[in-house]
Amino acid sequence: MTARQQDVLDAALRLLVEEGDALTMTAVARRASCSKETLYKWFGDRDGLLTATVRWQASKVRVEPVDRARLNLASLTASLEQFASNWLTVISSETSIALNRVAVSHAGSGKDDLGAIVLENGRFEMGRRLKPVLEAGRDAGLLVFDDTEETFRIFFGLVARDVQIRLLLGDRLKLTAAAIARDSAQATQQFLALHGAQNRPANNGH
Amino acid sequence: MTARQQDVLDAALRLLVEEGDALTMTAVARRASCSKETLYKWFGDRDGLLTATVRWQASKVRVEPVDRARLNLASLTASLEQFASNWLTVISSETSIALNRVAVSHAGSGKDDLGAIVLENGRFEMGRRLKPVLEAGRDAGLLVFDDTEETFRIFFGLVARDVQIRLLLGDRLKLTAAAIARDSAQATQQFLALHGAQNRPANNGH
DNA sequence: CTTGAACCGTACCGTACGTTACGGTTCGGC
DNA sequence: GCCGAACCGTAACGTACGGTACGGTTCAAG
Repeated sequence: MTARQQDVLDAALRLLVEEGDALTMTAVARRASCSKETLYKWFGDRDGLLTATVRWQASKVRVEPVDRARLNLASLTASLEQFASNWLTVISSETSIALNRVAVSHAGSGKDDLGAIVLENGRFEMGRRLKPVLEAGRDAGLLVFDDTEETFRIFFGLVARDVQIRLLLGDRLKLTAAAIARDSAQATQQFLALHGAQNRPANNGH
Repeated sequence: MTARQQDVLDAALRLLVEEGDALTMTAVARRASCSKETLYKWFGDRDGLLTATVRWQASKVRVEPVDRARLNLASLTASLEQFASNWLTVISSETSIALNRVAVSHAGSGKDDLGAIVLENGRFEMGRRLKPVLEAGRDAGLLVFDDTEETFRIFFGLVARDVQIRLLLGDRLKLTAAAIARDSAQATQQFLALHGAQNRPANNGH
């Protein structure tokens, strides 16, 4: 993956945000100032280009892991809030919306695995990233739960609620930084109310 | 809307589930045993057909309203669980997945308002349907909350979690009747833990 | 029986776009 | 300076599909 190829994928990405799945190979070539022949040489066909574009965007998203050391209620709360805030910021971005839209479209007629790629780098990656935090919280006696996966899904629901589906369906939902901060804090408090150790040690609704 | 037209839309609906947004007018005409000329006469163009199909499906979904009389904790819990169960059943159906997929696709390039229609008959209709139950619960002293809309969104998040986005992205997620019943009961208990009057009268995370 | 409206089936048209081909240009290696 | 590889720009090809036209059929009204 040369720098030039990355430039081309960046152009494709911008075009994907602007045009959605209606982007044409001609438009990508023009935007990237490259020839269509090169596009086909590098990426095989249109699906290959889209797949490479999605992977390229995924590779750009890098988040620092959360440290497990010196975990107390305050630091756990901060980690959860930060995680929620990051997640809400990502899913409400134009790029994420465009990528999820095209992935959802393609998941219908299974020509490629765009849906699986987005799922793997989105929802599932988030799970892998937060689970250590949850389990560290449990090890520190701050959280009470049995199944890490199920517990993550609860946190996921409290954070995302109806945001993603509404954005994907075109709802004009303005998520300001203040709203994200407030919602993240609220979701974290609700999560702690359900799974925090000090509140209800053995009543999780199971 | 004659019966014949409804038959045509049913054919289009089945084809939409099978083929997704890749369905062609020719395929619809063949499946419905009608001529393309009739399709264009009745529905104007392809977008008109899709819009009519989505509206037709929406018009078929009818749910009995919940009665507000004799509300106690048991009946409120039952109402919430039933609502959650219905909702999960709907969004995990092949029809809903296909319709949401095409609506998400079209929401990208705003040729029509499929996204708005699905949003209006899905997420927003659910809100209008459950809000009376929530407010009746509050009037009966069973629930504690300020903003009905925000409270509905919390319940929505607890119920749906990551289900819809995973299904839309093609994840093979098997929602058995037993799983739906269990998840609905769990979400309801979690919601009551957050907003039930008997548990924590003034700590909703606001 | 006649008539005309509605509709079916199919052939046809125009276009957009994916894909390929090709001549011209740049540029690093020798 | 010469060569070949890589690449640019553009033209061209093939096809799929949205949309239209038209002849044939059904059927109800009178």
